[in-house]
Amino acid sequence: MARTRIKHLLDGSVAVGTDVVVHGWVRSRRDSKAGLSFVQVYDGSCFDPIQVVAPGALANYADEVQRLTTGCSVVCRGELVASQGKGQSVEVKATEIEVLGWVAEPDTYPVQPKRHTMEFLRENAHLRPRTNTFGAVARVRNCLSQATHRFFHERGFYWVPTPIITASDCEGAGEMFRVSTLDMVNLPRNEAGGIDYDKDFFGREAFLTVSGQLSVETHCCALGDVYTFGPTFRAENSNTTRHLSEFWMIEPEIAFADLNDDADLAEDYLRYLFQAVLNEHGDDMDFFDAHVQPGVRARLESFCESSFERMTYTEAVAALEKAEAKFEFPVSWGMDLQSEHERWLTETHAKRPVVVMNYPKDIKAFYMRMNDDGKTVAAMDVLAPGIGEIIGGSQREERLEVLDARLAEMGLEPEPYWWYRDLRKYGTVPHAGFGLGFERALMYATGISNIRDAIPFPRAPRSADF
RNA sequence: UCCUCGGUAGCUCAAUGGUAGAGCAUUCGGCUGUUAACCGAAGGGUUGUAGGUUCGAGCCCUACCCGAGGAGCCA
Repeated sequence: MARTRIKHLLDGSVAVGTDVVVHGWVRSRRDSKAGLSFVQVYDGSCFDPIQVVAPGALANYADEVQRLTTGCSVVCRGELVASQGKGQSVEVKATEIEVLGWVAEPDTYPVQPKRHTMEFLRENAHLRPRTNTFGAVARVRNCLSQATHRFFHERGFYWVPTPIITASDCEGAGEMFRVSTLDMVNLPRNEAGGIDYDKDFFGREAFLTVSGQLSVETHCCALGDVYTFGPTFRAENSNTTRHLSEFWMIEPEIAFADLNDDADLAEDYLRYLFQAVLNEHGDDMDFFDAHVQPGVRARLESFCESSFERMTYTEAVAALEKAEAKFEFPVSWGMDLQSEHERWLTETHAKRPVVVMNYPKDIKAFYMRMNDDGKTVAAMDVLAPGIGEIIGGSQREERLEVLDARLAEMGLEPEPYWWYRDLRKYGTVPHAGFGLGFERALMYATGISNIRDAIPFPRAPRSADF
């Protein structure tokens, strides 16, 4: 008989009275004096386990069923029946329970039917998907991935895989991990005494990408609306709850568009993402709301209903200067906004997501489009309550002479950017885009407070286990 | 990288410088279909590592390792 997913047993799509086979793992077992046991079995298909009632008459009742502990894998055959007890409407009355895998040394099995600290589970990354919390995070993560592709597909965007290994040294978004096959204890030298990268695998220096943006612009300027969705790497020594060395980023790029179009897209996209979670994972959201971050469901719902507050950087600075709140870092026009300022803007001032636009040119990247005032560029950050910056984007500088002036102003050589400049040289168009940190979106959706718990195998400074 | 706090049983935590304990988990026994069941008993420890002070260190001192929160950088 075919395997039945527990999700379908619980959602009413399997009729009471049907013979079913449940494959899964034991969450807990409770014995009754009446000579029967209640085994909670989960299979990952949904948040809730199903209760399997094991009568004492089962052939292996005493020597196997009564020895089941958390984590054992089982195949349960029986009939789906209405439950006699409270707490569940249906249960499986077992006619056979086959044990596929015992838990060796159950007294030291790390996953117990109790609350664990996130730090402990992080050190058991191979077992943590078995817990309620990480099972739910994994399901919601998948939902956000699927919703991302669906959103862009429905709007006619093309998914462009930009390279993970890049020989381009002009991405400029942060410290990079080197990719090399050179023997580190016996490096080849060139005539000047430096390392001879001509002998390296690619015949030149290579790194892991810090952003797919510059690459994806090539396709934007040919296909119109495109996006990347893939892993990104930063070798920065950041030890925070919001940074990873390896994380996933979504970077849409839209042609014939300006900064307002970009902000509109960011708003539509985020709302689509979180609405998908609310629609598809109500059970997991119930859990997050009850045990991870009270109020997270209401936060998502209001996010989906309210529009974003939009303000210019200049207006944001003015609001901060008038604020009664005490800031560690004083505010003045021209400085970059600190975490405390961003938090105040979105949590205290607007009480909803905020898009801050048109930052001073001196604190932003060379490729952002110069505004007519000559002082600001068409950049935007989306700030979300409780999480801070979730999106950073800009309209790109499409005028070659302005781009070249900006490169020179920032002391950058134009030569490495030859192909990027070509996009402006041949049929240039206004275009814009943004980057969304996928794990940060997942944190916002679930209420998970440390980004290392929003990715199955976190990489961070001095931390690459599993 | 900087600041602050922490590391004791499988897990979560106690323990005036003086005999290392509890709850959960595990094992065993009990309990009228139980809901993170309940009641009773048992096993379980090189107190992060290395030094030092002391009659005596989980506790005090030094160095290091690991973890958490915050800051910077950013997504």
